[in-house]
Amino acid sequence: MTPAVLADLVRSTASAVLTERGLDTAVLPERVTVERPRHPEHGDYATNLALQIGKRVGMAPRDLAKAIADRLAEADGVASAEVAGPGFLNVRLAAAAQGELVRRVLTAGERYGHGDAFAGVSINLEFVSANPTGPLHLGGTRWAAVGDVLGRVLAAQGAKVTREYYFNDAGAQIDRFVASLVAAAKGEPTPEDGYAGAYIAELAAEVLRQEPDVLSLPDEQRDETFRRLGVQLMFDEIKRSLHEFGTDFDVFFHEDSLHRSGAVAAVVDRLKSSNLLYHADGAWWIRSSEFGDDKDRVVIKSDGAPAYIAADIAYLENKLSRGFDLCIYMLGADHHGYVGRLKAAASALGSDPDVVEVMIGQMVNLVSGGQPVRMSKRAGTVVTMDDLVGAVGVDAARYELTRYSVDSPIDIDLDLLRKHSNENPVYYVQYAHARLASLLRNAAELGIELAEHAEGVDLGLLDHPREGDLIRTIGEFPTVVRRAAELREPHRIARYLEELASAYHKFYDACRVLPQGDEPATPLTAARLALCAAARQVLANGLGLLGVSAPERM
RNA sequence: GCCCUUGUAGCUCAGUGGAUAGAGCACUGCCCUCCGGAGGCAGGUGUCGCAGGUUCGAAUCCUGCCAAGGGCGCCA
Repeated sequence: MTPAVLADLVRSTASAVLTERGLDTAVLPERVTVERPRHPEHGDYATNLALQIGKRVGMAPRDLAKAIADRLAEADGVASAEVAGPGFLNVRLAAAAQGELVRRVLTAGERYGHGDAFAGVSINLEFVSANPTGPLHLGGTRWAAVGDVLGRVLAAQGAKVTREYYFNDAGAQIDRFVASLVAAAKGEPTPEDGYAGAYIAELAAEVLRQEPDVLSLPDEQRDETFRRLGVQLMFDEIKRSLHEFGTDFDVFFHEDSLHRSGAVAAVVDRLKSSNLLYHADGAWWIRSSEFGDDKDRVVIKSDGAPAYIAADIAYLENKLSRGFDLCIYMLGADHHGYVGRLKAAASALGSDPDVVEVMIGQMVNLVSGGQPVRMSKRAGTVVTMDDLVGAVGVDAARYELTRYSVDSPIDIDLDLLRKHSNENPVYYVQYAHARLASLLRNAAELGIELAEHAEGVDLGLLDHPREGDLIRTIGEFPTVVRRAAELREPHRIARYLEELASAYHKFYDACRVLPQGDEPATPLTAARLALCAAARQVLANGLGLLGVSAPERM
């Protein structure tokens, strides 16, 4: 029996009790919450339903709980149901009913944990979107990991997810990038406000290699060549890093294309007649202050040039025209001021501001010896995605960056990570998987075959407390995935996997699976082997959602 | 000044109305002649930043205060 099935059973039982007494069943929540109590004495599962609705139907919570418990205890698969404390209802499942979950996992396979909470919902998920003026640094790396996992989680819940990266390849920062390349190619010092990393010199050299005569071109053509090739090379570099990091996008959208196509000018012209844009001081403003922004923002500057936000509006219009139900933006905390602007843009475009959802994540800081180190391109203290991956590998990097809430700032000490990379909890989880894989290999060598979907296996034999804990932990996975999607909190996956790995290690320590010496395989062997196969499947599914490998050996 | 986020064990962090607040790291001591010891067991650490409020019940919700980080450009 799954927690969801039990929840439905509790609900229908409560409904029958209320009806019997002529009480209103409308007070029942749509989804009854059934949770795993902290203490084993409180049963396998507990619900506070009677506490929630007792007063509203005029019954003492304990009396109501008692009435539900008495009836629930008679139900198939329920071993006992009792009232505790102020009105909690503690339930124990029959081992056979609980063990069925193992079969369910084995039958569902890779799809165990998938759900339909977002079935039919089309979501645009924009993340990273770092300027193409340099390699991805640690901040962008965090969003690459978190965004990718969120995308996988939403997709697992049935959403149609389009992962998108917005290249800001227009505007002043690109001009500075180009000027920096030109200076480097000419062997001149980096201009004021330019970019100074070693990668600039390398890019400049590559441009010179491809276009040896570029420096003798007229300035405008020369700059255009550096712009075209330099930006392209940087794009390729960023895409390569992301791909090696296990993060791929469906769409790389170029800001430049919005200007070239006239989309920016067109949408601004159209909006000038709406009441969300107004003319003042020679410029056009958007009333973003009505959507939580500090003040209104300039869309068209008094010199007639579009401000940055103008392209944002055109970009959102483009997204909306592609029919997304929801547009999620993942931004760093230093961009939280965007929230109001983007919502204002959605409203100006005639959409519900709620189609725009902005996730704000805290920063990634570099520390060394406990002291914060400011990343500076000029000082050469920028740590890139490639640096991090080079130090600890993709699995550890992704895991480290996704096991924390995005609301929590992350401090990264590269030296410490290198030195203590084995302390990363990812190894704890991966080890559990490798250990299971090894066990299943050993079983096969002993000639013990697990029947497909554990057919004919008596799963009711799994009545050891550690077995029960492991089964119930496995049973939580679908809820965890759903919650991670609904709350946009991918870190729940990693935290859950640590719990699952722990439950497995504890089970392994207490319960011998394979026969020893010349002992024959027993029905219990088969049942435990099935449980192991299910645990391995869930670990693999969870690691898959994180984009982290599930090793057979390590 | 205004806005956003955060404040939980020595450290890093989980825990968005439930029962005695958890995990990893760090410290101490145990546990395999046989399934992977990258594991398990045991030991103790808390004014959940502070003060009020809401209710059967608050780390969780509301208000105020304190502290930290970030943001408040006709830059992008």
